[in-house]
Amino acid sequence: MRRIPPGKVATYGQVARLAGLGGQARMAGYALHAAPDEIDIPWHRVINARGRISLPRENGQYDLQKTLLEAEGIVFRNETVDLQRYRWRPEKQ
DNA sequence: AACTTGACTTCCG
DNA sequence: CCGGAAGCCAAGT
Repeated sequence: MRRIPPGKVATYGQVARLAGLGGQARMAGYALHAAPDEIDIPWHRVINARGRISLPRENGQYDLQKTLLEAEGIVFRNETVDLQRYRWRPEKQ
């Protein structure tokens, strides 16, 4: 996840594949949920396959991630990110 | 040891 | 494009 550049996003499934988890997307999410908040990785650049944030709107969790992404220049259209445009392509890095 | 849960994904209507 | 069902697997009950 640390390789995801600012202004780009990756899906849980994508991260899971790169981690050798064979596309077990839930494990990527589970890892982040279990990890401490002060973790040294850009967790906010990971979203779901539909281009939306997978956190509950309650307790400001959702808004925090959305704000962090917008601060990097990512634009939300109707609570959704345009993956065609913002998805990170590891190969081209 | 069986059952439930979940920062998910894909397929179908 | 959206919601529901099925598939997935580690952790917690």
